[in-house]
Amino acid sequence: MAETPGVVRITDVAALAGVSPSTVSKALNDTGSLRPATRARVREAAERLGFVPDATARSLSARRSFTVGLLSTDSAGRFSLPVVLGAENALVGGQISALLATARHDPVREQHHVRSLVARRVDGIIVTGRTVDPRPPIHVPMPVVYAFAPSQDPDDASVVPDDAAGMRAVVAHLLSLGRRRIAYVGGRGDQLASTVRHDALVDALGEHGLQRAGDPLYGEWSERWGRLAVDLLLGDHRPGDPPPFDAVAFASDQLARGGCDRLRDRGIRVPEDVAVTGYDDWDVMALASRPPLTTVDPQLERLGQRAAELLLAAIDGHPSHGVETSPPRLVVRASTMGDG
Amino acid sequence: MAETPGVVRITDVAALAGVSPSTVSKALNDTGSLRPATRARVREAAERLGFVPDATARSLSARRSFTVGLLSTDSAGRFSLPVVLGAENALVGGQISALLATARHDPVREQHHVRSLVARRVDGIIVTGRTVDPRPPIHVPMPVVYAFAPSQDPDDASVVPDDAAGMRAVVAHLLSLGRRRIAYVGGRGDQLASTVRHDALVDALGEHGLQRAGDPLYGEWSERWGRLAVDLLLGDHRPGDPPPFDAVAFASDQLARGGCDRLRDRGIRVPEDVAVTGYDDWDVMALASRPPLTTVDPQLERLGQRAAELLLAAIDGHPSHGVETSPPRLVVRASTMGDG
DNA sequence: CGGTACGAGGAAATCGGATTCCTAGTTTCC
DNA sequence: GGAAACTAGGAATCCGATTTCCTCGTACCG
Repeated sequence: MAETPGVVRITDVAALAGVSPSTVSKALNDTGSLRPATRARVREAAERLGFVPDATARSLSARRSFTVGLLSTDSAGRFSLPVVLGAENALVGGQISALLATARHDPVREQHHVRSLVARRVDGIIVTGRTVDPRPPIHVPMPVVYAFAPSQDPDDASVVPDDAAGMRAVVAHLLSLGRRRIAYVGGRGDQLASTVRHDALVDALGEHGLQRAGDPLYGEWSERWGRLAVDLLLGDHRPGDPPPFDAVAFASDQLARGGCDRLRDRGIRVPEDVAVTGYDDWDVMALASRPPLTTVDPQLERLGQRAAELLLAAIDGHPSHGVETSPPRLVVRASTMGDG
Repeated sequence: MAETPGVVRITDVAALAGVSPSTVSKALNDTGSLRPATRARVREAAERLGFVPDATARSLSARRSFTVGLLSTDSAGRFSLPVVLGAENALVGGQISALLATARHDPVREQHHVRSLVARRVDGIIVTGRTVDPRPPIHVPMPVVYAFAPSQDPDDASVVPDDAAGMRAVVAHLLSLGRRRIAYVGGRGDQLASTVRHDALVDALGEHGLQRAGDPLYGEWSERWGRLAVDLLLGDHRPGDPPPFDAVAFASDQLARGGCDRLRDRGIRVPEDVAVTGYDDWDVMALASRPPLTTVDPQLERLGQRAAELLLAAIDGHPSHGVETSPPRLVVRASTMGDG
């Protein structure tokens, strides 16, 4: 089909099949009442000409575009990317295309994108962000689902990772290994990703009559801070002495990787002396760490898929409201289980 | 504007302004001949009603959708993602939206997406891939630009990173530091990213009458292989002895980071004894490495932008052909320059 | 055998703007 | 003062597919 003189229209198919355009439409969409022979003839003609119905025309008369917007606050980074991919994946199944719109933290850009999506009459919008901290809602005349970063309006539909469950799983795992003195190292203290995980850890320990070892530490989300935090936790610990904790739960794989490195530097064995856990299951960190990290996979693609499902349901007239959590998955590796 | 009873149409604006729909169209698009007062009245009416012209209707009559497809062979991973973002960014300037389509290495999915994009009458398509290895072209009745992964058809328009230039810059930098015995560690030997960089290194050395130190090594794109490769390069080197090379050019930041770690393990100082360079400028690797890596930033966002520019030109009737290279940028850090 | 019912397929309206064409004023100029 | 020129704005057409409404023809039934 190298020679495409112009694009094939329904009238071309109609002419070739010797029927009217309306008959072609009915034949290809399995509507109306037509003789099987006619349907077949039209189908063959469409096939021969490589007819692909014009979606813009279809959208116009259907009053919907079979398109949804994926509005990402940031530049589709490490967290929103999997969410976007999961969503896109789920949408394809529903014969729906995804319009990508990245705001790059610029409210003006975001507003511009929102207007553009509205103008394109998208059937719905999925909004994602860089953090799990609630964000201002957008106001548009179509369904919206917030993924990862929930809406500040509790009546909006949001899907967020269940960080509390993830950290509880970590604690349960560590306790099952006999660890009792568990320390915590977070990232930025002003972000829920740090505080929610901390609070869940404290709660889970409390249920077993235990307390967190040492003070919670907050810093930046970097390996450097992970190393530094280990120094702070160890204080004036000397090689050979038993450390004042037998496990450290880090709030990210980056922190945990840095932490592992520093523990090793200080002559402390992981996991024999101290078990280490990360969070995010970011392969380049969790697998490259020495030892590889036991961590929590937030299953963000699945979260994105779920958001898409909720959106499709809303488009279909079944809107949901409130915040739904998406379950994480504990991934056990050598940093807690010897050479497991 | 909480109450949006239905969407506002051009006739609603016309009614409010007391004019005909065609006049509204002319007023808002600055066409036709209207009195300034009329234009203003229409504008105000449109503003008041929050009128946003239906892009699907506009597309239908304009015979173009003001939309381009971003077709990604893989799941928009580490390499295609920046390309996609750069492209999306450049498109926004042209009032064009981006339809995201990820094929996930599945030819069936890819075909499905291509059909969908054609049906939606996208004005053009940008195709990206996971590697710089040439890929089969797609056949569609609209302009296509291949970004990162070029088309196998040399007549198609492609934009690829100039890896040879990147590696030449690395060599020039190392030579300027007085290094003369430069070794090379690649990733997978069956990928151009490994071989092109190697050949460029050998050529650049040759221009100065130098040869590569040791044999080129190929393996997987991992930190582990970076460490292993260093062991292979060192052979039976003993601590204290001068190593058989004074610099190692790695084909990726991951390899380089692993290499740095192993060099340090073996008691070799970076950069004093051996200078190390990476490739990609992947922040979580290049900055977290000890020491931080001198590396090459392929400027993939810029590459994506360039691809978008070429596509917009092609849509505008000025198609380009052949492979265009996008320049990289050398980023100097401590792994070659002391504590610079 | 005539009338009703149903099946097949075509004609026409519709979706919402853009654009072309046309008409009614107004102005200009002879 | 009347014709030509121009202007502002409205009416009609178009984009391409869907869908509703009709019509025509055949089969069935009393």
